Amino acid sequence: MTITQLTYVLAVAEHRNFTLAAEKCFVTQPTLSMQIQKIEDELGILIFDRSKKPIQLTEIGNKIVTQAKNIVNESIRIKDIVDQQKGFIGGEFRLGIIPTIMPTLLPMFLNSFIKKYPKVNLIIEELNTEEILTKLHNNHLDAAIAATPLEDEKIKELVLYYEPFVVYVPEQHEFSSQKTIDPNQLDPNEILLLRDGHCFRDGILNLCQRRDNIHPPAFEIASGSFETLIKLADEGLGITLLPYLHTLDLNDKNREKLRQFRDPKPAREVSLIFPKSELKLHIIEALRSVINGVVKGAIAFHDVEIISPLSKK
Amino acid sequence: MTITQLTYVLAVAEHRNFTLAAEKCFVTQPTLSMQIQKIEDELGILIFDRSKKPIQLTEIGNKIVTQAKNIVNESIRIKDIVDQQKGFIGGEFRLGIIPTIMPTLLPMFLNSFIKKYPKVNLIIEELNTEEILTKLHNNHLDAAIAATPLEDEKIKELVLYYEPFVVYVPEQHEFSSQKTIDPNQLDPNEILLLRDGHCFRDGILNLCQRRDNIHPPAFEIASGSFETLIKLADEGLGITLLPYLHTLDLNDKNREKLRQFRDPKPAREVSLIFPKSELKLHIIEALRSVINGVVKGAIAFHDVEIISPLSKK
DNA sequence: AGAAAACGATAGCTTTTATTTATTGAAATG
DNA sequence: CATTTCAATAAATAAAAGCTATCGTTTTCT
Repeated sequence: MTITQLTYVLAVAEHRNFTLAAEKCFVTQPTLSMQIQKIEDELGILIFDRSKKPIQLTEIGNKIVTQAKNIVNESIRIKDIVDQQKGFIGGEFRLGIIPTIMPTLLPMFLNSFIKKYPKVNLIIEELNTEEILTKLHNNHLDAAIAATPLEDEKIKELVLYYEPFVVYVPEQHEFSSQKTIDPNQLDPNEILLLRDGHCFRDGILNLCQRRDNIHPPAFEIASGSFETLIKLADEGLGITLLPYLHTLDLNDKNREKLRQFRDPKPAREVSLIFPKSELKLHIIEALRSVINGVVKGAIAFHDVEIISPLSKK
Repeated sequence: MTITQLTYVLAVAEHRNFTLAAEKCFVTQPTLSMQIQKIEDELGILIFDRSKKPIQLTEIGNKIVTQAKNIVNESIRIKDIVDQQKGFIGGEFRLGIIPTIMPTLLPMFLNSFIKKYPKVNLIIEELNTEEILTKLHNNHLDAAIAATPLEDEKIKELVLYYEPFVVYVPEQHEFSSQKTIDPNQLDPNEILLLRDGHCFRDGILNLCQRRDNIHPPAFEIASGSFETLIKLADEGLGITLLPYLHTLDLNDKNREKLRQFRDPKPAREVSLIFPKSELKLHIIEALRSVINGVVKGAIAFHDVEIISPLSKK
């Protein structure tokens, strides 16, 4: 039994297809087939049920895959241990970021980071929270930036900052005359929301549903971008909530329409998250320190109330 | 990097000698040397400091060895998972037993066990508690039978039975007239003890030291066997304490000299212990069930007070 | 139903890697 | 200073992992 064989097993388990798995492993299909057969022979069992299409794991195959993941991950970690000892910060690093954080945070730290750590090959992907968790679990991401807490057993969270919600109120709206707004004043039926799948949307729903047990509004205009929501609000279709960093980009006219919540402001907690296995911890630590550096000046709210990003269905 | 290379690294780390390590791995010394060099090259570091005699681990080498142990253990475990799935109970199984349990318990279960599980190749070693813990930690034992609780983070304990201490009182002694004895009556200075290193000795010292802060007696006659202690007691040199199972072997005349403690009797807790990694759990479970079967009739004390086997130095 | 495509297994061959025996060289021992 | 110990090196061999080409099913698409 070799580590190579185990990685082949994992590839087939993932793609349910020998040919595709072979490609991903950069070997030919016969090579992979034979190595899989070999480990099956050695163990005296079948890992895959080839009679089904697509290929299925056998019962014992499932257990072996779980264990194989362990072994392969731990062996990758040896290289990380060496890198860390050498003080080497480099190599491929795959980072996921949720859409509502991506456009504001990424430009703030990306430049500093790649300058400071030129040997790290950052691969950034915009993904929603659900996709991020899946990809962290199966090791397709090394870390991610998302709203927390996520209550996931296998994920570690390193809080980066707290980002308050800010209300965007068009001129004609009743709130326009208020300096600050109490979350309890919010009417969920008039809030313009991002489309389903965004945790920022879920956060706002959580914030509203606290008031009493109101269900999500009957009619919805849901968009994928805050820009759209702002324009819709300007058209008198309701109000909307923005994460603080987004408000920094507004033009002066629109900025006048912003209203802060009264303290403690509802806010989302934004964290760097990664599997507890802590692979590439040194790069994660580097990322955290760079982000903390650029963010410290821009965003330093403390008297906040953290709103869960999880949908409470 | 291969699992084989990692096992070679572990062998050298353990024996601090390439030639010996090669032997233990059943390969020649050049083979092992070259594979070690290969993994060192691949990682770009030195695992061993060959300038020192005997060979030393480098700082990074130490970390790699820790991680390598993980990987090698987890990979051994794949075979165990398969065995367990197949319901196969067999293969090599190394069991340690402490000296004060060995002669009484082993004959009770060994026959049943090897009949019931003929495919298990039991390798039994008499070792004291300290040696057992070391060997469990570095995987030279699969499990052991010892007095517990041991308060060891990495060891799991499965209680087999509670074995009361019984007092052996020669005829001329004052206790001879009593039916039961209170532990507080014991005078540590007149108790004949096993020689240092036995946890049964430590248990008795713990029992006595509870009374008040008496230190171990100034003079000592310490033997390695209960038979000696009994004869010394008969010579009027003091009294001694025996574990219950040992009293079953006494002849009728000696048996009359036994006195039970009053309830709750002080007792030692005897457990099957093994690393939390739970390698070969199926065999451990088989052992437990066989031992429980034979012991249930012979020894069923419940109203006991467990005395720690650990020396409180 | 029949042709085409998809997909894994097999065969034969090549390359790479692991291991062996024999030898060397350096350090420790006596 | 000779001897022993012990790891490294060299050269040869055995084992394995890999490749190309092909076959045999099964699925999919006319």
